[in-house]
Amino acid sequence: MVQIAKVIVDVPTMQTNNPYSYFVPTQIETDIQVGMRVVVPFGNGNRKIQGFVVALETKAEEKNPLKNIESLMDLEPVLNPELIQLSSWLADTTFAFQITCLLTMLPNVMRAKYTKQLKILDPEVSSESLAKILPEDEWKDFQPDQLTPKQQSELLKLRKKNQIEIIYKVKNQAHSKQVFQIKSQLSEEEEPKIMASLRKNAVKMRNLVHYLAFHQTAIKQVEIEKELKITAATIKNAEERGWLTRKKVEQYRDPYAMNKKLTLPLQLNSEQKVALDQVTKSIKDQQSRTFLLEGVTGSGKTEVYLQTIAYALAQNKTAIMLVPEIALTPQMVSRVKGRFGKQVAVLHSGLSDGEKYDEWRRIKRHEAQVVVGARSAIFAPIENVGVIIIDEEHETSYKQDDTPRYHARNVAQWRSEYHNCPLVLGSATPSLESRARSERNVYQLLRLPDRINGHPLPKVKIVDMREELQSGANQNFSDPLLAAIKNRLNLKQQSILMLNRRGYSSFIMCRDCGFVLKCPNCDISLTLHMDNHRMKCHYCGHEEPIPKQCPNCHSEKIRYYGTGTEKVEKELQAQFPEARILRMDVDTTRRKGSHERILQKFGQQQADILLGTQMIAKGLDFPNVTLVGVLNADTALELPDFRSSERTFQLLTQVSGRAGRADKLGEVFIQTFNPDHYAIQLAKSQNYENFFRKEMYIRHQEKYPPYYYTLQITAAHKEEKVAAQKMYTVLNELKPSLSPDAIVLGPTPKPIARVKNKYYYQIVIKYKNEPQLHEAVTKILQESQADYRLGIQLSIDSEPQSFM
DNA sequence: AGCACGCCGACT
DNA sequence: GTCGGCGTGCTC
Repeated sequence: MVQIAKVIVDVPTMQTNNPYSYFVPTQIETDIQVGMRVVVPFGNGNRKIQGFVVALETKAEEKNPLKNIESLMDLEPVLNPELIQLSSWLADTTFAFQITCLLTMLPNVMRAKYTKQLKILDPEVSSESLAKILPEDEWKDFQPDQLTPKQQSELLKLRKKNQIEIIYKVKNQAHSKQVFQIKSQLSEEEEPKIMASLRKNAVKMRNLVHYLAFHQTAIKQVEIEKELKITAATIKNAEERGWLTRKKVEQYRDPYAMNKKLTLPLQLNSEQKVALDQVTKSIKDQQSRTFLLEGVTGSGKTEVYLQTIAYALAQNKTAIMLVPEIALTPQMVSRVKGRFGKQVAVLHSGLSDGEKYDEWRRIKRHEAQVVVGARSAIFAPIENVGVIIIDEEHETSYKQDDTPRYHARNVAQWRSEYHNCPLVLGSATPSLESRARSERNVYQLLRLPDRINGHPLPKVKIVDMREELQSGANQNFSDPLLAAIKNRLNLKQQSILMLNRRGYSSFIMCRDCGFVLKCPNCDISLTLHMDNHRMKCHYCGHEEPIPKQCPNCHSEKIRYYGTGTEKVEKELQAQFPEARILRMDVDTTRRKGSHERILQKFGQQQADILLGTQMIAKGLDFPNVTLVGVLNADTALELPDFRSSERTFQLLTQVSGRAGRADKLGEVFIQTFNPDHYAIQLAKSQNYENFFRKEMYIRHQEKYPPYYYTLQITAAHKEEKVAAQKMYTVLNELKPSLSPDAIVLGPTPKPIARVKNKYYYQIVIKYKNEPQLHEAVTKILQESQADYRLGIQLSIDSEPQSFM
């Protein structure tokens, strides 16, 4: 009998994207388990690499000459069967390698580090150029990428002549934090005798002995050092005399150490109750249903989540709750921890690798039953899931934009089916995809139409910037907005001002009539290309020169539109020299924790005005804020993206919800050059349902999601010609597999055609039902592996969040 | 990724 | 004639 392990090796290529078989040597036969990491020899040189055991089988004999597994890297599996299964599904649906999927599901420390070492075999060996690298006797680390090409080839030559040996080492990065724990070996009776033997002035030791005599329970060394104000030397001394013992214990790095009292569930209103009942029934009946919880800002969605989780816990089940990265603030975390205390594990990008690893292990060891985290927390190794919740489900950050390009919502759906548990998608402004599914009863719609405190939604005023500019006002601030800010300053109330600046805003707009240059074929705004001074459509490739005057009103004030937070801050300060302004954007929040610091400062009313980009729109709740101003609502609106109206509506609705959350009535000013645009008009009335109908109609007309699926294929190369050619070949290969109903856009260059000296070309396929597409694309990906060597990178994105 | 094999140009 | 360039195939 032989035991064979199927191993996914850590070589991210298409050709190695399947399990490799290895013999399990007898020494590890009883220890090896599916889901463990192993070190295996791979390739001609038998270099050592990391792999994941995805299956084990026992056979009578094996004809193929297999290699042996070198060693185990884990004492227990790091992957359970569910996650292994999930990884192959993920690899298949996102067109990624399975190894890449496995590594994304696990904490970073599971990724092996490889080191190379060399040793001299022939003492006669001599080399001038390598003198510094060659070791004297033992193995010595070296890094090939730090050697000159000459040295590299010389090294290889020496190895061929068997004068040196090179080995590869797999280093495990997963280390738990170890601390010393001490335990008293003294009894109360012994104390006087020992005290007598100590000098009078040995104060520290006397304190320690006294403590030990009366405290028999084990305690961490750092804690006792702090308590008795003693040093490690004293403890070591006591250990040598046998008064205490020390041992190393594992300690979790607890990033959110909290010892608050637990909060109690709040009283629910009738709609909340209905929603809660529906979901809990599904938990009880073990149904994998998806609910869409559509609730206006302030309608108490979070309380429904918390009570849903409480129900799952009461059923001895666990829960996952996803929150967008930027909303995962300490306030948010403490709200959940306040209800469930130590049962909560938090996973998000702000944690160090070690902290993430510890939280991950707490989940794996069933010490945490509730996982709260950003996108990747959907892969938490939690078992027996009772409910999965995705808050702000419309957020684009739930889609990962590099491989594996997964959407957390889809992974959640998969896991909900696996665990037969409900999935709750919550939002004030659901994505059109989700809302459309609830229309067809694929998802069950639950509504929370009222704010829990009964307060009306803030009054939204739209300011027509075309008029404002005509009356010669300031570029960024209209008179009504300035007056409102002044008023709040006098009243000592706070204001939030949002500058909507999504990346670069390279479109052209007329400052007199608000006209934006659009593509004649696609009804999408054209993008300004400064490299060749032309306007381009990124959907169909249409091109035209930059207009000198507005085609609509013939004004010459048609120009590039865009502005920065820093400039606005200066202007604002000049207008209100006495105002205390806080600026929050990528520049001021780059450093870790600065995000929280700014918000905290604002929350403590150390500033009058918070000026920032989109990041201030999410989930903040400051009771003293009664004014919200959106300086330029159009920037997002006119991006060349079919979702731009949806994004604008969502953003404006969300930011409006920031005003007047407590007992003071809020006011919102939206400055725009397109006051009549439906996304802005409907955001004014906060009418999601009307927006949904209108936008669905447009998507239907334009053949975009949710009526059509989309798939984006991109080629990148340092020469524009090569990237373009590749896309044409791909398209030709794909065509036979496509039905006549499929719509292909492109190939076209990407909006920023050159990034890091590489040119990007893409095609977008819009389709409804293409049974052969998946297979055809997989095949293209496999064949393109050969091109990878030539520097052509092909990437495939199913349901891209943006075509840019 | 990394190593071997194999087929063409400039050297002893 | 050979050393070495890197295009191509393969890794249990």
